Amino acid sequence: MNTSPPAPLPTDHNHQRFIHHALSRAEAVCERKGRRFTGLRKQVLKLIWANHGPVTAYDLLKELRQEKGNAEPPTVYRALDFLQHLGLIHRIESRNAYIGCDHPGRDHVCQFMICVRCNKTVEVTDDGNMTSAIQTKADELGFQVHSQTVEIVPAGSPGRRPLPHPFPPVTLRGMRKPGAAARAGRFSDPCGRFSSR
Amino acid sequence: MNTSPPAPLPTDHNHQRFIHHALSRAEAVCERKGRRFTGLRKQVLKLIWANHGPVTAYDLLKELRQEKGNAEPPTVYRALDFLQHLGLIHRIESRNAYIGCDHPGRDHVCQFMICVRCNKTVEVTDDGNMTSAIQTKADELGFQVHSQTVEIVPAGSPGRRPLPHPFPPVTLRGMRKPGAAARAGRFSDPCGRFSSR
DNA sequence: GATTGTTTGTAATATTATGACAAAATACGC
DNA sequence: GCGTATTTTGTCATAATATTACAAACAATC
Repeated sequence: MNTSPPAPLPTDHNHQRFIHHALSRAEAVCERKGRRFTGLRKQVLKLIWANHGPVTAYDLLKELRQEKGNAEPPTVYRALDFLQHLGLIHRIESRNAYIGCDHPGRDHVCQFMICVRCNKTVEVTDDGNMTSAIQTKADELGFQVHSQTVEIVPAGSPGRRPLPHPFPPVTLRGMRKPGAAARAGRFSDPCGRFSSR
Repeated sequence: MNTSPPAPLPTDHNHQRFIHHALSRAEAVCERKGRRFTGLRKQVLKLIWANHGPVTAYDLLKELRQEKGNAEPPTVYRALDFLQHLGLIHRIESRNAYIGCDHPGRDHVCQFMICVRCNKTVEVTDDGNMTSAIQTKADELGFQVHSQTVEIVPAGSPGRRPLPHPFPPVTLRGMRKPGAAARAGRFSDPCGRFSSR
């Protein structure tokens, strides 16, 4: 999920600040919930934020090994579980990858837009429409919603695995639709804007 | 994902009819798209429908081996890819499992309600609200939506992996919220209604 | 019926995730 | 502080899921 070179240095100048911020928020959440924010957990969360996009457990494992020499899968998975249960990270199901949560603390539905070209993923801040539509639907069916996940992939998606010949080739153009916001210049190209990866 | 015993016989009496129907629809879709609905592909689709709920690739592999002696993972995965690309099945990301599509043919967003207790999964027929809410959101962001997936898990979900002690234990009660429809008796318990698993 | 493209078979391997149990660290009551 | 219980981490083994690569079989087309 991340690039091969050791650690793609943040092009973003105040990325460090972001990481730091995420860590203190995490600390507060743990405090409030009476859970321990141990060195390991902090380290893993930091690694997650240090990557610009979603990282896989084994990416983290590799990085953890670089930092502390030893580490086995359960170590990573346990930390991930912990962080996920506290709402500090999300798992992107369709990518088997993990990403820091933009606004942990309060319960929330998570919704992602995932770029097929560069894998960059943004957590969408919902204005309530998506959430409530889903909630309404669940209500109708007599379900109490515990967790929702919405993963949206822009056009041109090859799906999980591109099929060879006769299926239409992945079209890289057409990824962005010039919607109102885009036309107004409020959003730049998803790929462009999230750097090369 | 399915039960260990060879093949949980459908409690549903006209299940055979369902399967048959799914197969002819598939045939038609292939016809229309100019793809070959080969014996293998048909066999895999049949196996998917023969199971009452989502099945994993390796469940299918086992069953395929029982039927034809030989089979290796790529065989199954290729068939799954094919069927998925044609919209005949869906992959339930959060479960690594596959399920027949209730209404293939036309492009559609897929949305699932997944019971944590029995894993039974229903594809929700959207009335348009969910879909359009998501679409609107994507428009705002300048994305053209190619595929959406919404996976909703009723309350009491342990998440992917229950954490041991200090996290609140999975509560099996409270899975259903007595919403309007449920109160009106229009829906029975998700677990009860979908048989034992 | 030769050529071409597509599908399937098969072995090897990669990736993602879990189980089980011992050792270490921490919290807690005294 | 000291002993005990609880929680967290380390470690080894293995399970579950998915892909690559290449050869053989098959089907479509000329």
